[in-house]
Amino acid sequence: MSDPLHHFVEEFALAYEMAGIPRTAGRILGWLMVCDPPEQTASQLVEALGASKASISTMTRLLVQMHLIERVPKRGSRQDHFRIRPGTWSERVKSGLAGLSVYKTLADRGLRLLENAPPERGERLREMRELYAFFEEELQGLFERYERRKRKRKG
Amino acid sequence: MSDPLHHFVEEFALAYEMAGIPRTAGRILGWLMVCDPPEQTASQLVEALGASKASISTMTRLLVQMHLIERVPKRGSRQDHFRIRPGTWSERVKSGLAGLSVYKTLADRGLRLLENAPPERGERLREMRELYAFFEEELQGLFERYERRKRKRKG
DNA sequence: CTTTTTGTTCAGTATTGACTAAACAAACCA
DNA sequence: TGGTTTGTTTAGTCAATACTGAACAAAAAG
Repeated sequence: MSDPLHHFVEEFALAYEMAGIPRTAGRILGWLMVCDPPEQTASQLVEALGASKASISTMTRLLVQMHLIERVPKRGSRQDHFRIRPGTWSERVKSGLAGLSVYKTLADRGLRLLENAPPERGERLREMRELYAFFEEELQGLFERYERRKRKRKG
Repeated sequence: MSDPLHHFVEEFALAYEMAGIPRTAGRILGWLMVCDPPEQTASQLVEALGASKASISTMTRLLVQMHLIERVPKRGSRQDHFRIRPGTWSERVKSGLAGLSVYKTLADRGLRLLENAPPERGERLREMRELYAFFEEELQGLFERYERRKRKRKG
C-alpha cells in the first residue's frame, strides 16, 4: 500500500508498538484516528488493514479492555462498530503517569527493608522515592489544569 | 531465596519488566539499589542473582547503553565494577516524558494528510495533538522546578 | 612463556506472543 | 427449518528474545 494514509497508519502502529501495543492493535488505532466515517465495522477493519478476522476480533477486544476504543451500537445493523473512545489519549497519558506511583511504592518497600541498616545505604532508594513522589503530586495538578483549559475552550 | 532482600529484587525486576526491561537486567538494577557496597563486580552479580556469566555480561552492557548503570574503574582491581548511575531515575523519567513528543509529531503528520479533507475529520487528531503539546510544554517547567528544589536541598 | 583470572561471543534451547486458517457458535433472514 | 452473515475460539505456525554452557580472547600474575 503506497497510499499515504496507510503509511501513516503504519507509523502510528510502530510508535505504539514501542509502548507495548501489538502491531495490529496499533494499526486499528491509527486507522480509527483518520478513517471516514469514524465508526468502522470489523469487516471494514479487515478490509482496510489486511489482517485476518481472528486478529481483528482479538485485538479489538484487547483495545476495548484497555479503554482505547469502544463498541458503538448501531441500530439497523447487527455488525459491530468501533471507534476511538473520546478522551482516550487524555486518559492514556493520565494513567501512564499515574503508573509512576508503582515505583514510589517500590522504593518505599525497599526502604523498609533497610530500616536497620546504616542510613547511607538507603540513599539510592530515598532519591528514587523523592523523585517519584514529587511527580506523582505535581502531575495531579497539571492534569487538573489541562482539564480546566480544555473545558474552557469547549464551553 | 526467601531472603527478603532478594524478594525485593524480584519485585523490582518484575516492575521494570513491564517497562520492557529484561528480567535479569531488572534484577541487576534492583540489586544495585540495595546492595552493600553499592559497587559490585560482575562475579558478585553472578553470585547474588544466580544468573550466568553470559547473561550478566550482556545485560550490564545493555544497562550501560541505556545509561541506567555505569562501569566504575577501580584501581588495584582488574574486575569490572558497576553501580547505579547517579541521577538515573531522574533522567529516566525525563526522557520517558520527553518521549511524549513523538505522539505530537505523529498527530501533526496525520493532520497534514487531512489538510484537504473536511475539517471535522481532523478533530480526533487535533485533540490528540493539543493534549501532547500541552504536556510537552508543561513538563519542561515541571522538571526545572524539580531540579531547582533538589539543588536547594543539597546545597 | 605458561597459567589463571575475567569478560565477551557464539550456538543452541526454551518461552513467549502475534498472527492465520479453519472449526465453531450465534443471530438474522429466507 | 435451512442458509447466510458475523464474530469468537482453537490449533498450529512463525519470529523474536532471554537465557545458558562452552568456546574464545585478553590481560595480569606466576
